[in-house]
Amino acid sequence: MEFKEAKNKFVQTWGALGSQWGINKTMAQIHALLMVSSEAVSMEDIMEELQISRGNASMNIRALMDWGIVYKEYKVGERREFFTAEKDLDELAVKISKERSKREIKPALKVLKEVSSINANATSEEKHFVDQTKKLYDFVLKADNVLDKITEYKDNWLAQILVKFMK
Amino acid sequence: MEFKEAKNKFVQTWGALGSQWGINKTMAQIHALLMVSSEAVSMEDIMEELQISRGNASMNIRALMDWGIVYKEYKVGERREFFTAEKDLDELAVKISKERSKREIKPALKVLKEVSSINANATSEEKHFVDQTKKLYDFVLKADNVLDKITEYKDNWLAQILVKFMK
DNA sequence: ATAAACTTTCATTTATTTTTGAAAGTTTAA
DNA sequence: TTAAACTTTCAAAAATAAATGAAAGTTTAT
Repeated sequence: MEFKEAKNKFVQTWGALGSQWGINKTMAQIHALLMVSSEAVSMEDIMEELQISRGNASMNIRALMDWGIVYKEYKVGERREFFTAEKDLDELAVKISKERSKREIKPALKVLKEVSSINANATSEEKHFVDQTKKLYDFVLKADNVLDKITEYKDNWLAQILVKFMK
Repeated sequence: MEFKEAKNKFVQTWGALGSQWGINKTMAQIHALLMVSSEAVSMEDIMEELQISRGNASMNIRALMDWGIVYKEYKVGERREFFTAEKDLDELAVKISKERSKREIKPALKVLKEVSSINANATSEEKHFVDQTKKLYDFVLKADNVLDKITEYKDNWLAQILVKFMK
């Protein structure tokens, strides 16, 4: 397989993955393209490489910047804007996770808290509902913090040594 | 808020969450409904509660069973089938994570390995591509195993005590 | 064997999401 | 200030995904 083919395959695959994870295909493809480009890329080039319209490119680049995983760059003597992606993968994971937490998990937690606080006066049906949604609340809350925990743990060399030692 | 309203709100919220995470809305709603039902529920009742067609119900229940998070149940003297959801949340998380890994992560890893193995003969552009996709491969591979690691860690009381102690 | 009770399938319809592209907006150089 | 070079917006179109429902399939009781 030669370079161009490999690059294309990577972009397509990353795009498909993105669309299964709630990020739209083009957005993920642009991100993929930028991640493997050593140089910053212009909008024109993105349109050309992905065969997409100006509007589509513009909107999805904007979205990526809102997520904080793509940056604008200026070149001297160039009027156009260029774009680069966050290439540090730990940083990328943290940003994506924070953003999804904010947009999706936090609102869901709010609802879970609400519905688990109803007055379960009588039936076992209602008791079960309250019980189960409370458990869900705790679980989602914990899961939501998992990435922070992992980051902490990664920086904690003593914990790492101890856990390795025990295995 | 009274029970019926709370239940409905929960089902809607869980459904929306599902659709942001690559699971379709109805599938997530059925799962939500079953999770908070103390009794097994018939297809007829699912159709009624969610206001969906027979075909839709059938196909999504089937999908949930394929994921291993919904089970069929039979009642004596009843010809109809009833359904229940996996209610243990750790178990649920493990099953979902395994299934998504199998369906999405593993194929992506395969491609990442492929494209990072091209002969980067010359340009710095090609070198950067190979370098970045290799990093991605390692990263995704590690991330893919995170849940297993957490499960291990949860069962390891000594690790837990030690890490708590250090904080 | 038959028919009632139930479930599954899948071509078609409906709903949702994404993309387009032309017009409006912005910035910069002269 | 003007106009060229560029970016953003958004209504409409296209593409994609999900839902319907009637027909086909299956199971069970008699």
